[in-house]
Amino acid sequence: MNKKPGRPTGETTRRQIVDAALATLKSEGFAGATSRAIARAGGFNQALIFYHFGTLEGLLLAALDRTSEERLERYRQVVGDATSVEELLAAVARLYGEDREQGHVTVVAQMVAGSVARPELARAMVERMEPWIELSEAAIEKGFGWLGLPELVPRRELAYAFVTFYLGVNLMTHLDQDRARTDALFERLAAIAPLLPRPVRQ
Amino acid sequence: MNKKPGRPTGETTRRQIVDAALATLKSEGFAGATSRAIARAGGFNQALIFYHFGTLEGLLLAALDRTSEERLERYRQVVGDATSVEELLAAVARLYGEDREQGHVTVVAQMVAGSVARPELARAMVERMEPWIELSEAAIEKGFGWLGLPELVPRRELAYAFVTFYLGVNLMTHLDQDRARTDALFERLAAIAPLLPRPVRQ
Amino acid sequence: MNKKPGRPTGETTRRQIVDAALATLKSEGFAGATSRAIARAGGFNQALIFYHFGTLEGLLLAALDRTSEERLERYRQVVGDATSVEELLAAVARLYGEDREQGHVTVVAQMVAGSVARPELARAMVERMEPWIELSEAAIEKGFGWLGLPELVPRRELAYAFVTFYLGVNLMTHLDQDRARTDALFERLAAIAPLLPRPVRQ
Amino acid sequence: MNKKPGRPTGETTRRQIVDAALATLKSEGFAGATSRAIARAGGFNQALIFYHFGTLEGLLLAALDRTSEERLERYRQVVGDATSVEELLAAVARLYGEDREQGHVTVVAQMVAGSVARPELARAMVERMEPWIELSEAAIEKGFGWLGLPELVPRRELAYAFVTFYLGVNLMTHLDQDRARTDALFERLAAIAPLLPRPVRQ
DNA sequence: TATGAATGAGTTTTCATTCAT
DNA sequence: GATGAATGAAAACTCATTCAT
Repeated sequence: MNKKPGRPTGETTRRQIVDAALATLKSEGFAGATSRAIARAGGFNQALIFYHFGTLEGLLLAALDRTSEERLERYRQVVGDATSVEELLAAVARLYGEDREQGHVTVVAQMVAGSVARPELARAMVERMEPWIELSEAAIEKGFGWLGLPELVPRRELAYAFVTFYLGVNLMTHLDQDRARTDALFERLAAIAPLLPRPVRQ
Repeated sequence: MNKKPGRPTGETTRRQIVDAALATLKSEGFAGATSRAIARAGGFNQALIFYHFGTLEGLLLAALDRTSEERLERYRQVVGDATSVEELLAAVARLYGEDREQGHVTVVAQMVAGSVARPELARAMVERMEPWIELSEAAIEKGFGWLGLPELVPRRELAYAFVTFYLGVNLMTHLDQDRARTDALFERLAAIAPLLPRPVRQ
Repeated sequence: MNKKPGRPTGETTRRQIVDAALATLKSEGFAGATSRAIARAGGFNQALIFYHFGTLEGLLLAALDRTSEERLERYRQVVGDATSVEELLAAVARLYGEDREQGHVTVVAQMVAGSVARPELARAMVERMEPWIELSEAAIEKGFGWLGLPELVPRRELAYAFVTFYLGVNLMTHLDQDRARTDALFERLAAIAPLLPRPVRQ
Repeated sequence: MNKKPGRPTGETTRRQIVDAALATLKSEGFAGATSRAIARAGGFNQALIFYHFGTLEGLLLAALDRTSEERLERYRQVVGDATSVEELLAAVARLYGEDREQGHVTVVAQMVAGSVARPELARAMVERMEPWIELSEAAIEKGFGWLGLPELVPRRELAYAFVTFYLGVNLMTHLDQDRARTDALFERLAAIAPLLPRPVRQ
């Protein structure tokens, strides 16, 4: 399973460090994810972070990558498997629930918040959004096909809008104590499906 | 109209400090808006910030309030004056352009980003969103009235979604170097208007 | 009643300031008795302190003087009125209880603590101890006379020792949570009296 | 005898920091023993204090502990070795002279003064007094045994009184410029010994 | 590969005091 | 007499990062 067997050991250590970074990001937020805090959480030496990842930002991005890749894989499967708009929207709502429970939403929100003032991080973050935009585009294409709708708005643009909205929801989830309001947003997504216009089949 | 004669002097200073805070928030971001940086920007003593606003957060919120109230006033007028969906959407797109040019978008994005790790700030921020949600609701009500659409989704919920989206756009604007993509989002808003279904008048 | 009618008004203000200083010294301690805290407690402007007392230390000493003079007067009366060793010691124990209840002990302890690192304050404090040493000396003279004891130790020295001990008790009262231990010290004073050797009268 | 081989390096640094803290406490007093002043005195980086001791208070207590443990050891030996009241009192007077010369008295006085306004420090200080109270009790027991005196006052209480008095002397030593007066207090202790009543031996 | 130690620059906030009005 | 505003200096503490071993 170790794809790159060439790498010496230390792969285990790297994993531990990434684990600790994720845990700290979830519990303390971006501002609290200091090298010291992460090292404490993982029970290793601060300096290890810099030895393995060069920079604190480097580690944080690696951590985001891990959680992000896992989630992306899941979303891809679901989008691929869906056979109707209802199914697709219900699945996405379900997946978002998972994102939240697993803390993925927190990690994304915190990283986004931390990136706003750090141009380099920001660039790295946007790169990482690209596959999500593409996935959204694919989903939209599928959905529009089922519904037989004309492309009033470029699909790429719609996909970008969707990711932007996802980002807004993420942030809101962390600002607003009233969880019910943000919860409602994705739940509504599923509820809307049956109301959509259908192609007339003869 | 707004001068409170009770507070003779000091009010000028307060304004200067708020100005400096806004400028710093725009140029250095939340993380860079330290008391020292703001004092340097405004050419006054660091301690003045605490004398007048008690806390750095206090000042930052006061700064947000100033820019926010100005903008809210503008939006209210425009929503109030609009007489058709086309007009309304076009106006909103225009206003967002103003938000961007004046740096209001930056201030909001930076404050939101900074709030994610600070529960107290977060609470204050959410409170400040309330009037925007209400304004959105009013606008939606107007628009739906014109279009003669049934209320498939509770208007309050839709309003919340819209503010959430606005927030996402704000953040994106600061992450994505490719300004064209975020610009497109609001421009599309105006372009969509003519495509909307109309009530059939006989 | 205004002994020095020559002084303009402002005497009232001075009194208020001293009151506030005493209250703050009692509730916040020396370190907490900042000009701001005192002004807040008394509901007046910080600058008034400097206008009337020149220096924060100046005010604090004035405050100590007020409480100290009141107490000294009380002690003098009691020592003067006592007609036996039992009476004298019992009275002193009682007075110390008053000192504690009224917060005089706190004021003294806090001022002493604050003086240790401030040579000027220290000098002023020692000057203010002089009348207490003299009073102790007078009391000792009376007591030794009643008991008919020879002067094994110079009375002045004994008086100084007694004031030193009083100071130690004051400090201890503020360090040790276990109030019972410091309470016992003065109570024991009264209990000892009957055990003292008496002159043989023929 | 004292080297703990478990902590190889860093122990040296810790010692240097404690040395600098003691020196600063002696020369500048508690209020002047700021992290900056201590670092300057020791020629090391301010941050080292926090790296090794977590807190400035932590360092100050460690410094007190060092000087205190040394002195306690000395006092214990002397009390243990004494074979008569004269010897004991003379020895104690001598030890106090050492305390003064070595600056131990200063350190104690400054720490006590600084503790009065800091409840946590105060608690820590009182804990550290306990062994001294116990030592006093042991000495009193020995002395009363030699003199054949009945226990008119509980020995524990007397011991507490003695430590309280020691504390008063410490403070006085730092307030009163007239060193002769405080010096006299302990010297008198030795002078008194021969005057004490003796058990009648037949 | 790993670590304990070290550091320079930085943070927010508080303080006594002054000054113009 | 009184006050709001202003200030320079200083406080404790934290951070990302480096380095010798």
